[in-house]
Amino acid sequence: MRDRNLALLLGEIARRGPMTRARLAEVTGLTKTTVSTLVAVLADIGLVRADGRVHEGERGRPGVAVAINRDGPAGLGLEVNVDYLAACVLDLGRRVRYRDLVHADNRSRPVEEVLAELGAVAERALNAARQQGLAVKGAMVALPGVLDHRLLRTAPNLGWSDLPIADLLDAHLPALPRPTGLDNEANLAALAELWFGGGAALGDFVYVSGEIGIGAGIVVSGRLFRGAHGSAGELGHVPVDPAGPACSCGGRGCLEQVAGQSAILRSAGLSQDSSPEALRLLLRRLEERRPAATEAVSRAGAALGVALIGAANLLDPDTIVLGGLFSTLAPWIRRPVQAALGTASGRLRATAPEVTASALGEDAAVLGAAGAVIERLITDPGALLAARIA
Amino acid sequence: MRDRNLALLLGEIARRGPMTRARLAEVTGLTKTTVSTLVAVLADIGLVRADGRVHEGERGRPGVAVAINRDGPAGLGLEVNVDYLAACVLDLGRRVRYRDLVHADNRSRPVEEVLAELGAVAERALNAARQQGLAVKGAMVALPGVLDHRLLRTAPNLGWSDLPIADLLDAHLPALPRPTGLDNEANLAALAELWFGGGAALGDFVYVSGEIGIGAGIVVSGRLFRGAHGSAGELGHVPVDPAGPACSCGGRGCLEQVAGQSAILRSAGLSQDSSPEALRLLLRRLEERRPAATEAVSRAGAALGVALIGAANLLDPDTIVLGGLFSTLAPWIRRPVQAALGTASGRLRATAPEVTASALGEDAAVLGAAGAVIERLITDPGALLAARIA
DNA sequence: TCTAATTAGTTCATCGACTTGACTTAATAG
DNA sequence: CTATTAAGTCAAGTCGATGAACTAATTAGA
Repeated sequence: MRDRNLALLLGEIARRGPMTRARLAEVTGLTKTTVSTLVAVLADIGLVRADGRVHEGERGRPGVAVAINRDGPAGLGLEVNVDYLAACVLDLGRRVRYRDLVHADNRSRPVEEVLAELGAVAERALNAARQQGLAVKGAMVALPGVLDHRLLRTAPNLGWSDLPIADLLDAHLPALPRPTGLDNEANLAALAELWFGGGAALGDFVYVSGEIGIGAGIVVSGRLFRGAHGSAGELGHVPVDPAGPACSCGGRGCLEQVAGQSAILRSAGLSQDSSPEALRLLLRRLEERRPAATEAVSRAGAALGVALIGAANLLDPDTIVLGGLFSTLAPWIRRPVQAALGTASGRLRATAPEVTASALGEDAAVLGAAGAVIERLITDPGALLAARIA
Repeated sequence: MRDRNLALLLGEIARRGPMTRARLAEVTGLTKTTVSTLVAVLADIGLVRADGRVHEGERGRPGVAVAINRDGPAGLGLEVNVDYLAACVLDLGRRVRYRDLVHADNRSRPVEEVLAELGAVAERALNAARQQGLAVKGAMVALPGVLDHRLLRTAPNLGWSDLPIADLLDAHLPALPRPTGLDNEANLAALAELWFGGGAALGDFVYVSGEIGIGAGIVVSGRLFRGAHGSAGELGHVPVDPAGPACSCGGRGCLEQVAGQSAILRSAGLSQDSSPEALRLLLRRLEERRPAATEAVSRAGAALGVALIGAANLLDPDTIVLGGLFSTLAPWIRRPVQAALGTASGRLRATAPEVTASALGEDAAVLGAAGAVIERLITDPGALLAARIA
């Protein structure tokens, strides 16, 4: 009961910004008395600060604004990706307080080495947080692969598979603040979109993560849809052409084979491997309006559209957010995707889902990871309270 | 608080069957005292009965079993489908206490006439319930179409579209017990599968409803996944062949065009329209192992498999349940579906989702509808309590 | 400048709901 | 017939939210 009301209050403060106790009481339906005592508790744990006179020009006694404490608990996000490692520290107000991105070709390195370097990255982030007076209360690691609880089923683009990744993290990064979590890169990028991108205006949405593979994060009522084993959103292996070539997943004509980064490059007559240089070349050609390039991207967009028609019919989202590579390609790929979606949902629903491009950069996932830690703190302040007492 | 504990207790009793108060206390973590008082409340509303001595052969004072009251509150389910109307009354123990199915070709009739007849069907069901001493505490109507809140967006196989269906129901069936709900036939059939079919062993599952159209109900942690506008699970319009013919939905190569009832009949060289006779003929031919028939069904199964690979990748369910027409065709269609799913998810997850056939009959949806009313009573006994006081 | 009005926040008695621990009840074992 | 065991109730206590009255700080207006 107390925990629920603490979460309720903190949620409102986080969502609507600083507020007086009186307004909080109005908004939450609790009495002024209850709000006062609970705010005292939240302030005691360090989650909120009740200072800063605020008087909105009205008459009557001025209220004291209760605001999220930006100098207390914080969250650490980490990301292992194909060609970089990243870290990020967010304060409770979801402001970026530290950010780091280290380029590294992780495809060619053994897991232990990558995790050792991740440990160094994390160490630096934690030091930076400490110097700013932040108390990191949890960590979340983003990985470009399919996770099943504490197991990394497969991360094709890293060449990793069937690793007890949670245990490996515990072993190589013992200093990580608890609780420590793990999630798919697309899932966390989707959450980043919710908190740092389009926000609540997106409604329920599917975030399409076009990195070297293609994944998706599905957000329903502000929370991730993970599926029974945590591997929902594998958009890259939705079949878009049953007559297509066999895929390494065992299927045939998977989206990834037609609209994945290397497929686009190949189809545009560029390099086979998906190096950053080849990508830059593709973008140059697109800007020069070279037909081979634009047509390759259109074809990919059409295929992505087909997969998304399936997703839209199954999931009925409000919005589709193009992320990663696809957000870079948005000027050329958005139209074919939207066209495919638009025609295909005429009779079924009032309007086709809107297609937008993410404005977040390549390391969206690491933002989402840190954001997820913050989200947990905000939705479950009781945990922090219990930890403090124990 | 009280409401939550009432729901907790009732849920345990419903799930595990009759129990003594002492065992309930153990199971829920509440104290014996609390359990006693709450059970008294539940008994007072008529949700449970505390009689029936039960002594499990142990020594000590024998306990009194607290059981769901099968002669109190009940739920009414109604269904409008293409060629029948159905009603069903369930008691709190989810036993069928009344069941009715009236054949009627609703395609050829105006909405008002259909609803008038549904009213008569409902009237009979309510009378039957009253005679058995049941108090019907709510109703749910299953419809073969896409619903958006109180609106029927489209029911292609009835030829209905854009109807304010909730208001029409209120107008034509004013005597329906409140609260009254509406849902898609596939969604409710999926719930029926959860409560009367495979049950909790299915885990998260996708129920494929093969009627004249193809729909799906998605069940996640025991609850329906409805999407942002209530039209999730439109499996029939997932594209399975981008090169295929245009569909009335505006898309191309939708599953329904390849694996819908009339598509199968056509592909088997049988009648164009999907009459029950044509269907019987198909079944005969299948039993006779006629290649035209078995191949037609195999093709449909392969297409269904493709759509389900997409669904499995996006939703990550434990199980796929073939329902409606597909459960009838299960002996011939299950293998191709499973084959498609099996090969396509090799690297992505530990195991492909299991494919089972529903054992429920054609009117699964009406069971699910009545079951949904019961579910609401069990998960929210507080509402009943509040109603009784008011 | 002073008072009334207005709004913010606190104090305190109370109430509702669960818990604790002792007690009663009803069975079996020996 | 008594000891033991388990089910269930009772009375007192605790925790957390509530409501009414009160104090505090400001503006509007006389």
